[in-house]
Amino acid sequence: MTSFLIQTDIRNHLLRTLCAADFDRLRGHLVRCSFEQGAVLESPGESVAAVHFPEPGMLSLVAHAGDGTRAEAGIIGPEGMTGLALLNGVDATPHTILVQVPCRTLLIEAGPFRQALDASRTLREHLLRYAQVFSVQLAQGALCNAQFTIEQRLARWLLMCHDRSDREDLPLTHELLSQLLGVRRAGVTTGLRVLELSGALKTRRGGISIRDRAVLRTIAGASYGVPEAEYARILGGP
Amino acid sequence: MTSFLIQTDIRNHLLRTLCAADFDRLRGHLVRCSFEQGAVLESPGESVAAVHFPEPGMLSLVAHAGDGTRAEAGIIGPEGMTGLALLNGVDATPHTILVQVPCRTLLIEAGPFRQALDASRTLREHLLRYAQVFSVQLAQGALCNAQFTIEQRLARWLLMCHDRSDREDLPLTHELLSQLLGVRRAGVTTGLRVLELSGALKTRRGGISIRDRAVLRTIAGASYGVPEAEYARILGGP
DNA sequence: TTTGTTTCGTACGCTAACGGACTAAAGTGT
DNA sequence: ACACTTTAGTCCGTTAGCGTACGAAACAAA
Repeated sequence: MTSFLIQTDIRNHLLRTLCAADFDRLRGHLVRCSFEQGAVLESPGESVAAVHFPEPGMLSLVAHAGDGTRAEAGIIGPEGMTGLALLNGVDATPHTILVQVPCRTLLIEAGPFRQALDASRTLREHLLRYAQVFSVQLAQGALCNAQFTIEQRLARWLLMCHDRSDREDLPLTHELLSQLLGVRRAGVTTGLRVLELSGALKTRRGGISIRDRAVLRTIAGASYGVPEAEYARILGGP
Repeated sequence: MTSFLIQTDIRNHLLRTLCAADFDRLRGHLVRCSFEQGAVLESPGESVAAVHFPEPGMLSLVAHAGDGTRAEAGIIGPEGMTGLALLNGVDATPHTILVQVPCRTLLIEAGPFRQALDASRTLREHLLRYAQVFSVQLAQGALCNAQFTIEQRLARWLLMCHDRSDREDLPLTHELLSQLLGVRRAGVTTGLRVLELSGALKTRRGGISIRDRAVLRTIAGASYGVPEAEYARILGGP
């Protein structure tokens, strides 16, 4: 199955901003995939079979606590990649990565990925810079969970999700959001009602449409923005 | 100022488990430092001047939110190092790193550190494995802040602190703990009273002595253990 | 000893969020 | 059209944790 990927057509920012030589190194191994909501890309303890570079859409990194307790710790979209463990020379993680907003990805299997990393220092450096930004996102998420209200965290989450999806209508149930934020389903319902009354969004059954990012940012307050600024600083872009 | 560091005398686990060749690469640049509680090793936006490998004691990585909001996101001790941003090819972070339990560290300046990284693939791989474990710790912290009570989070924090210090008596005020956990000072006081009544620890003015780790682990429940297990799996050692 | 400062215990009223549950829609399948 | 399932809105009593504040220790300095 030969693919004729053209770098500038790719909608993943990490891949698009690779230098041509590094992209050529990966090109032959990249396979386009498509995932529905709920698809699982990595599971705790299972070795990471492949790395995904998402195009518009959104993935969650979910942390688990030994008992069933779980919550989202990080968000990945077209600005990033999965499989950072491989980049760090580790074969598995205690996390789950799952698809929240359906998306296509460009997949490369672990073997060729490692080979490409070995072969190119600039590739390593490029991807490690993203790993750094992602760790800032994780730290910021810890801060938000400790200090911000459900409403603020909802606003933050929706902004981050909207940043990564190209749809206006995000297919998200209250139940799903409650699991990600680690709060009650009813808490999401009432939180969303406030956001809707403020004009930030419209809710449908099973879906949310962002209407006014400015209002969302006001509500999110300082919970939003730090990792985004760091991404812009380190990995550039518009 | 010549130093005669002997690898097996060093009480930082990352340095002690380096292969001899990599240690030799660093040896000439390592400088022993000593820090009091409250010392600041990194500040937001300032470029990271040096990397520290702590010996027994404890450092906090503190995340900031643009308004003054702040909370601890990660803990670093003799199992790890500061300056992971440098490892990832980035010169500064939006975080603060500060000393919570006085400790000595082995410092290496950014320049020589980068040179050593360039020169040795095994050194890079060794330190990157720690970066991976640290990101697991960040994710787990986010989960805990979302889902566990002050009491459980206190127990978790004290266990992690005790893991890294060799003292029985930790010099910690309630005020300090409240800032790190992002809760009220009075909340820490009442939480600690419960832990003390359960026999897990003794409190003094300005200090806490761990007395029964088993009790602490029971109280901490599933909030403690995931990053620790991952560290053991990836970086070995008892 | 006296004075001032830090740290800690505690208390009161309040709010955010919880657990649980029930109902009402909106959609699905037959 | 029908029953069935999923999703969402709402309500009630309860709890964890908040903001604030005041007083009592423990300690430090004069």
